[in-house]
Amino acid sequence: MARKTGSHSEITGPRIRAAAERLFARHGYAAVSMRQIAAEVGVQAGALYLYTPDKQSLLADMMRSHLEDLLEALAALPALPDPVARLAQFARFHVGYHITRPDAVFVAYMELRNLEPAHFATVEALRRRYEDALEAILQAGKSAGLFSLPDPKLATLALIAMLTGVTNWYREGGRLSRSDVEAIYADMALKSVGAAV
Amino acid sequence: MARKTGSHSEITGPRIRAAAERLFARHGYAAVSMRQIAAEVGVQAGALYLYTPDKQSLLADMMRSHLEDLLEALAALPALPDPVARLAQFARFHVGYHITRPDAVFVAYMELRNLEPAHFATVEALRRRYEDALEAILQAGKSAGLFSLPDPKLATLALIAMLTGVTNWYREGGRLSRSDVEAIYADMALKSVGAAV
DNA sequence: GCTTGAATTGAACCTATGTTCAGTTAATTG
DNA sequence: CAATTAACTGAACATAGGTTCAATTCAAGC
Repeated sequence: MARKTGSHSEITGPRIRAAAERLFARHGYAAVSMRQIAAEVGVQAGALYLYTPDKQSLLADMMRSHLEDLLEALAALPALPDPVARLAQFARFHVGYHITRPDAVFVAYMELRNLEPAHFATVEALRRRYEDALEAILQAGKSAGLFSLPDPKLATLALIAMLTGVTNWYREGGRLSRSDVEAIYADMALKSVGAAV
Repeated sequence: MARKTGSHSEITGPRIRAAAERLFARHGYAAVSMRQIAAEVGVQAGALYLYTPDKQSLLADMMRSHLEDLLEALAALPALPDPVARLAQFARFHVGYHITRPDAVFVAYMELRNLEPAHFATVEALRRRYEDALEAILQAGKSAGLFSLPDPKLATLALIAMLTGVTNWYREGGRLSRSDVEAIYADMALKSVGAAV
């Protein structure tokens, strides 16, 4: 056997990325073999190398594109003047987005240590841009006297950790709806920085 | 060469566990080889098997003993009647403890997916007990009308995620002292559940 | 329908892995 | 000091890993 009936790079490529994302999220990058990914797609391991130069790039590209998508989606939100409203918007956005792409988020969060230095720098810079967006909101609210927080940098990290934690337990069709979860997290986020709710 | 001068199981054993903890925390369980651990200790790989039946047990024992220590330390805290004070105490304790043992905490948090089912069940049960302690505080505060939170279970997970996040950035000798950090996190925790501060 | 190029196989290569074990040396005991 | 036990080596085994590549089959365009 060689080329398969119906085979097409526009089909196989995305399927490889999807399989890798799911497997990396479940078992971790280092614990997943190229042969496992290939098997999930229904292909031999060698075929993966038509779509990625190596395993490391598969991970790095996945993380980079996820963060780029995240930043793009964040930038697409309507601009709000009030820091309180902006924080509520950010919290809901963050939780909502993370709920819809749990695997990508999980990988981007857990696999930083498996990136080679060059890839790490790229991904870390994107992550920093995202965190800076939140920090800017907190800083604005603090300057306007709307938030009470001793350290905006620490509060940024604390909030992101809290909001990202949703991926640890949320499952579609559970006790709480997505909208419920977004609202509760946003409420906690606002209160945690002393915003009147 | 065979037995080394000055060799002793009471020395080598702990050194192996410490090296494994550090390496697992840095690179992840699956990415660390027995030979790397052995090299860190200054011993051949085969020697590790005098101290652990296999690699998996090394991980499982490390996680279990860490969680047992954590629960023991939690139980040793002075009992407080007021839910608000208890929450503040819990938050400070959690942050403080996590700061002092970042590697153990990191492994216990990140490597759950690399545990075999039997070990997973044990570790998960311990983790559940810890979470339940926090949930009990939130529930008590809610019942007493001191906290405003729609869902204590969700709030538990959100708070733990927020507080545990400290391990992602805190380094000894940084801009903020350990006590500062504990205070800020405790403050955010209290406010996030609507406790008067 | 034939040719060209795209998609994939399958086997191989080399390295690394977890684990075992007979043999060797240091510490300890009597 | 002899004998025993505890600690460790070094080499080996079997398997699995990432990656490469010649050979093969399918799809597309003329």
